[in-house]
Amino acid sequence: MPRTESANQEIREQREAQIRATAAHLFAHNGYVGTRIEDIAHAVSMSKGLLYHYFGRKATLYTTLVDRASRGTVQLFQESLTGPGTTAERLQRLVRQIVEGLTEQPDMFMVVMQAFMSDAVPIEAHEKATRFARQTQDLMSAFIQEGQEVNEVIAGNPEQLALLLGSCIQGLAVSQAMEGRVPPITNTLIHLFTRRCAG
Amino acid sequence: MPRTESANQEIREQREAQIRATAAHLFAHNGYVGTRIEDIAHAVSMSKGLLYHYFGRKATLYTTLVDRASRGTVQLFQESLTGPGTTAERLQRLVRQIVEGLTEQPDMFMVVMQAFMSDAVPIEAHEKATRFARQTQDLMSAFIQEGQEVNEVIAGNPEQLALLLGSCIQGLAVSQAMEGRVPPITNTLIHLFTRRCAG
Amino acid sequence: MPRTESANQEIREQREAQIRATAAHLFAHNGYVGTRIEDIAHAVSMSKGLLYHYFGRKATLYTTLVDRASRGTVQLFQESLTGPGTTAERLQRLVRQIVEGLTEQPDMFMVVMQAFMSDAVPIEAHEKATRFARQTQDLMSAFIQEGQEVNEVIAGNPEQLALLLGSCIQGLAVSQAMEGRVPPITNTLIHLFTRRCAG
Amino acid sequence: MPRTESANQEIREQREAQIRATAAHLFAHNGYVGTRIEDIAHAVSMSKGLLYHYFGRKATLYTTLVDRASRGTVQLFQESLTGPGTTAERLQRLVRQIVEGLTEQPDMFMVVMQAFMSDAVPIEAHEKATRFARQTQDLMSAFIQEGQEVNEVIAGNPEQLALLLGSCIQGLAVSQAMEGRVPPITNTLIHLFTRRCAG
DNA sequence: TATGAATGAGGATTCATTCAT
DNA sequence: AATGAATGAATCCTCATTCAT
Repeated sequence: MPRTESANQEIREQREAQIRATAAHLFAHNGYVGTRIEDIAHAVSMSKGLLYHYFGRKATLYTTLVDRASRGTVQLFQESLTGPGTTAERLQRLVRQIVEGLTEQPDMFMVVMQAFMSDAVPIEAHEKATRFARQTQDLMSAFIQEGQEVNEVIAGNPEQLALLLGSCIQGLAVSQAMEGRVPPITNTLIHLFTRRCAG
Repeated sequence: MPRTESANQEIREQREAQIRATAAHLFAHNGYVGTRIEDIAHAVSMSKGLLYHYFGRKATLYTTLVDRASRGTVQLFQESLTGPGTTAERLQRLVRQIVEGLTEQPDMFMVVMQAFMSDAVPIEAHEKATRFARQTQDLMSAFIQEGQEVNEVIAGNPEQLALLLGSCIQGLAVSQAMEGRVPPITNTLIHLFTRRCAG
Repeated sequence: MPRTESANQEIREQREAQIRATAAHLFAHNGYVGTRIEDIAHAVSMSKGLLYHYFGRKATLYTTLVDRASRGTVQLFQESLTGPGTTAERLQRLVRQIVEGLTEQPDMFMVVMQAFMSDAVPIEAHEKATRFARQTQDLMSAFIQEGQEVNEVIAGNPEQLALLLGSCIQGLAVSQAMEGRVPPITNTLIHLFTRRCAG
Repeated sequence: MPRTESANQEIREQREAQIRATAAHLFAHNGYVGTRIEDIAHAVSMSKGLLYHYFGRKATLYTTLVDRASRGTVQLFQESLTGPGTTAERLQRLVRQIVEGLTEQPDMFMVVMQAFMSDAVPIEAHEKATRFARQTQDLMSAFIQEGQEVNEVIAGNPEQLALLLGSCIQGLAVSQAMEGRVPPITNTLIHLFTRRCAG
């Protein structure tokens, strides 16, 4: 008796998820060009042929990762923007959620960063990452401005502050990915951008 | 009649400098594996063969860049630590110098970052970059602690603050390298880590 | 559906044998450095890539050949030493077997000789060949001494006689490999080292 | 005051001799393809450019060596053939002279051997070596036959005996070149081919 | 769905040879 | 005569991708 349609579907999804996770890890550590299809196949205990069955090409696999990571983070932003609470509360929640996500899946962050920073990746991935960077930078900037208006965020050019905050987050992702741990730094990070003196 | 010793010496030095600058740029944008020797040779308008005449192998060229950039930055740290002025003044000066350097040579920064973050680089380069990261992190941490003791730097775990400050600097390097410009952000950056309220 | 395990195994073994034979021939005639992987690939009608699939590197392929040839000949020696018959009979049998083998596979002999004589071969191959040369020289020497003790072999320093006998054999291998034929010389050769006068 | 014409000439000849000796050594040990012009230049403490001044191309240098070595040996043969003494005496003298030469300049012998055995050498060198091999084989063969006629040389097919004797000589050259020494084997060697029993 | 044999274009490296000085 | 900078063709080796089974 053949497996049911849905059982097959489920297996397939599990496999894909496994491939994505493994590929993200390898890409994160070795870069796009430095990661071989064979490495990925070996890491998921599967033949090259089968891997190709799931992801037609290396570029597709990579771009998919960038896409998913980007979407996930952007969604966090959007939820924070429209969610409940004061501006400061929502900004804090956002930062917390990002740091949390980054702690659990640093590889995905690394891949996006890398796709942004490198020209030696599939062009589509690079463009996606660039759009993502701009988008989050803008959203963060708006967020900060809003926070400044209610006196909850430190003074300064919002775009510049957003750049710095974004840099801090990326730095944490690198720490997590490279050294396997990030200190429980979120409070310090938030504190850094929070208005501390009565004004 | 052969060229004089010094004439050859001069040719060598010019060529090497030219190669280093160009290679740094390409490595910064395409990564170690993604940069082809042929690209570098073409960019400096010389044959592959000649490039190999100067740097026996791709790995050597790359590692040399990491080494030079690391040394340069470490030296800035050391000068700042032992230089004149209050802690805050010296820390500020350090940050300014780094940002200045990074504005002028973002590629070198990128290469070190990349060598730190990637496993797909010559192992020697990776190790150098890792040592560099630890070293600057420690120096910065000590610096911050010193600043805190004289109430000139924001409160918080010095190591964590150093990590964040370092991340900000890296973020600026990325901005400069990728978008070709960094906003005049140094003051904001310094402000972020400076104690702002009487207390 | 993938090929069965054994089908793959069979393909592998056939291919490997095919590669070894062809490679031996080319190496024998052009030397290690003078033989291009592409030549071998072309001669066995397969792509370079596939050749590398089977033998990771040129050096491995070469060293494998040296190893096999050495082992084969050493085994002949050992069988002769422990086999039945008088000393003279066994020595004669050994020489006959070697010459026979050399007539059928002169290339293998040439490769070992070459690996012994040249420094421009993989070091492992050179060392194997050197060990082989010493080993067979010693075995032959002992054999000759034994033959002298029962008055069946010509008088003289056994080591020197072994060297000369070995040289003759090598000379035959060269003849066979270069000119494609060796005269039916075995009897003459044996006669040369056999005691001919009543003593 | 410029050097005199003849002084220049002398320097030139010395240099050339030095180059030949060094090149012979390197070619003998590393083969034609495995020896780099730069290696030779370095070994004679001279720039590549200057080396090219003396020998226009690698092939020329190599072929010159083969040529000189061949001629030298052929000359020995001819002198022996026409010299004084009985056949046995002249044959012995020839063998002694060859072994003597081979002891002093094993590299030259190796180069000729190699040029004969390998197809990966300049075609001219290969052809010269092949002609040389044939020529000496024939001369030796005739010599042996002559010796047999006066009952001074062992019985057997002269060509085959010549092949064996030649092989022995080559084997000695290899010993000398590879291990730096040949045992004082000449008597044994001569004894091998000499008629020993009254009859 | 699953495997790994097979291909070939691409990239690192070497080296004979030339040439300006 | 002397040097070593400069070139580029040749060669090793890798790896994404395809395909027969």
